[in-house]
Amino acid sequence: MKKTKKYSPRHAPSFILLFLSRGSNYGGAILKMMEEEIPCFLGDSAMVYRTLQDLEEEGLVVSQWEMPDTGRPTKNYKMTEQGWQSLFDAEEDIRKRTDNHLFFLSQLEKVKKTKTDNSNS
Amino acid sequence: MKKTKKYSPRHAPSFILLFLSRGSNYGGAILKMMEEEIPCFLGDSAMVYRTLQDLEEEGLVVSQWEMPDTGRPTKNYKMTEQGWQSLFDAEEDIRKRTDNHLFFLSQLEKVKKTKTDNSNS
DNA sequence: AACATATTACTGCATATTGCAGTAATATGT
DNA sequence: ACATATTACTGCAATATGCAGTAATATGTT
Repeated sequence: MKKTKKYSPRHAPSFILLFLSRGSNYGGAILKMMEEEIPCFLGDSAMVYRTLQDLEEEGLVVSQWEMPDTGRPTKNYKMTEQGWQSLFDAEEDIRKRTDNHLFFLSQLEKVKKTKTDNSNS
Repeated sequence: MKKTKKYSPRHAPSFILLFLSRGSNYGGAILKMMEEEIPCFLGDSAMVYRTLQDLEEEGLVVSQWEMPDTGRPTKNYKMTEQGWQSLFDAEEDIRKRTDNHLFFLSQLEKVKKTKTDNSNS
């Protein structure tokens, strides 16, 4: 029952790492950035907190509790060198998927054109 | 235990519908087209056959066994009007995800630039 | 002080997805 | 007669995640 990593994740870890690459931060702040900046954010706080835990288990981030002067304690996460490597490695994967999506969209345009010309099967 | 459809699929159904939109076809042929044309095809025959079954359950395609003069019988699938609608509806979803990916890639470029300038946290 | 609300972090569960490894039946080739 | 190819399908475990919570500690209001 360990890190077999057979399945392609739906990019949650890569996106978390991306926002963490701006500097150490805690779950709630990362969630807020994602909601505000990602064009169409999918996911919720459970995803963020759980992914941060997973990333720490894998050694891509480390955490440390901070006691701010005001407000609740926050669990701050910081990327490790492995985390940086993982973020850079993610680029190829995201590029491939982008290519797949762009292929889909371009093919769909063709389909729509021929569909309007004649009603086929 | 029914069609609650809460989760966003990883696009397998949309891609199957895209290739089926070229005309009725059977699983093996669709698999071959996907392997040959999709820039980075993920998935396998199990995914194709299973997705075709799911699509039929949902009424997006209908099937009919064909007995060719040569070779094994094939189960040919044909898109329904609902299937066409679903294919066109998928465009918005794929576009959103493409936007998310392009956001990731553009942000990553910025990160890479500032990372090489100074070694930050 | 008492109470409600907000913030931060986390958990439980059902459902969905899919990679891998098989099974089964029927051509086809040698 | 036998191996191989083609076509369709199934079983299972690992993964992913949306929703709906819990818990603890600030902060604000009356």
